[in-house]
Amino acid sequence: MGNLELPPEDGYTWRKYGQKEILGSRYPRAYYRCTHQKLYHCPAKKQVQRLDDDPYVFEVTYRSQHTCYMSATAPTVPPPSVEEITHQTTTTPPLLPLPPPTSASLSGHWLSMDIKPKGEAGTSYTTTSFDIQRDIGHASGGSLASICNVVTTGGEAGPSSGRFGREVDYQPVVDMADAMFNSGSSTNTSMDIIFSSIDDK
DNA sequence: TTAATTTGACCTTA
DNA sequence: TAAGGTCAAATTAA
Repeated sequence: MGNLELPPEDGYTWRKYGQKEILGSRYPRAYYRCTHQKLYHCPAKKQVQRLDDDPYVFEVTYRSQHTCYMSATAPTVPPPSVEEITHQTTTTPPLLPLPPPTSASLSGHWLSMDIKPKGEAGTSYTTTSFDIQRDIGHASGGSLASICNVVTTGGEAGPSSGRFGREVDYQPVVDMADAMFNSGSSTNTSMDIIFSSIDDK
């Protein structure tokens, strides 16, 4: 986190296994899987893509849950019929990491949040997006915005066809929140706010 | 020496 | 058939 080249740290260790030019995107998409995939058969993956119109913004797509952190001794494998996708877009200002979430920094506000179903014929597709803007004052000569979009897609219900991404129901990855935003010992504030705000709606 | 990254090829799906 | 996703050998870094 904190520079232009790397996506924000999310508390997990990822191993890059591919990169691909995406049609219509100026920047390639990078593919990561959990470093412990082999050791724990952890299915977690993520895709990181920088947005065309704002290279400071990374769109991070998480696929599947980590199973490598659930237990220190015996990692568990979640039911195969449930996978999740979370799209998270996070600004990573150049050389300016986000400050630790303190009460002061969080005194800024979620400027907007909306949950908008994006139904399409034949598909159940729900987009949950919210923008976060956190004004950290003038410490760095201006405000620092952190924009976060969480997109939860719901594909047709039904048995898995062997490829992730469309064959299962997707649900918000609530319990992944800590991992995504609270790496290490930092306090668990960000996602709590996000989801409590959702509840408020 | 081991682990991670890069990158072209291959596979799958629409 | 094109595009997205994954594999795996080669390369690089620790």
